[in-house]
Amino acid sequence: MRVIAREVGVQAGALYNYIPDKQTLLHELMRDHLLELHEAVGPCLVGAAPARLEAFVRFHIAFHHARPDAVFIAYMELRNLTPENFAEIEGLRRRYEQLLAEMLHAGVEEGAFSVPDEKVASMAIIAMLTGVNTWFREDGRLSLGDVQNMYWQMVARMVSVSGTVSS
Amino acid sequence: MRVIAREVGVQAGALYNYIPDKQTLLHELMRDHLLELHEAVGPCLVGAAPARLEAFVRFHIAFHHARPDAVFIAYMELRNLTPENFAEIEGLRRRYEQLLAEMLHAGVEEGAFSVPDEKVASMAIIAMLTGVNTWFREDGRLSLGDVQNMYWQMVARMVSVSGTVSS
DNA sequence: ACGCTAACTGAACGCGTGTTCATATCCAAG
DNA sequence: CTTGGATATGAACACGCGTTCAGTTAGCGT
Repeated sequence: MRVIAREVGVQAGALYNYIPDKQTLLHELMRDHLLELHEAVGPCLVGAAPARLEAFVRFHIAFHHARPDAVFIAYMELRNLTPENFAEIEGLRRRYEQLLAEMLHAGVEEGAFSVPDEKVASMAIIAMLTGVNTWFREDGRLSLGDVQNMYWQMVARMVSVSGTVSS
Repeated sequence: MRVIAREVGVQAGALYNYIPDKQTLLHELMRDHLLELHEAVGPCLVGAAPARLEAFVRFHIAFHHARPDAVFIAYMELRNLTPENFAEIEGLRRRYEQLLAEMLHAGVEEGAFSVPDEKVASMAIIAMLTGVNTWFREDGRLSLGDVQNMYWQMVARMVSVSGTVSS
């Protein structure tokens, strides 16, 4: 709280003219983050399953790379939430995971995808995509575009029907 | 500290007959965890690349599933380490990641694997495997064996030369 | 039985935390 | 010019943390 206050150029007590308490602040930060995520992922949800999946992979990497602080807070402070607040945040995150699971399901029905389990595959993909944030550095060997391409290629192979890799 | 003491059935001060401070305790916990990891992964490093990779996938999932507390601490308390302690832990973790990267490299040279980038692929695979700990529950729909099978299938597809999936 | 050492207690310390509140300051409306 | 409401201050609070230490206890060798 005092760090936030200093960064805003104010004393700690003054923050409480704008937030009831820290719990609410964290909860609203996480909720806003996830609502923005849901809003921004919208355009990725149109078209055939493979195109949707490719858009999703690239989007997820870019979106989370642009918001390292929000991702950090969402990960680190999740356990400090009230049970009710935790439930809401968890629900929003699950809905996001379901978007991917439904995408995989559609791809399987289209005959384009093949996965051992749609839910498990969605968890695996999201974990692997979110993991980019832990190692990718802007000034490294690879550009973000490179990484997006590589991850899309790996995901495509992972879920494609045997032997068909689109690009 | 007081929680640990209570769990051991002792007062907090008594702990300091065994550890100099909390920092050292955390550091030793993490180092022991990673040394055990390196020791246990050994048997996975023999044979042809595909067999090694399969063993590695199954091993990583099982090993981390059996040690949720150690995994949690290694993740959560990493930032509270002294720079020197952090460097040592980070080094051990990087050596583990390199084992996988070298395995992928060998597989590529054998003509069995194809990945966009060995280092990136190793980060992706490890993130996806470690992610199992965040959602898998013993009493859920799937057994750990099921999950191991599914993840091996996904990883195999992800790194296999186009169109060849072993099982 | 005695004494020595190792181990444990219980209280305290300094510090950092989230939060509150009486007081002061500013600025626009009457 | 006065006044009232919004906003900021700075000091204090209660609490939890890691850590220390003088004093107590327990157990073993002689």
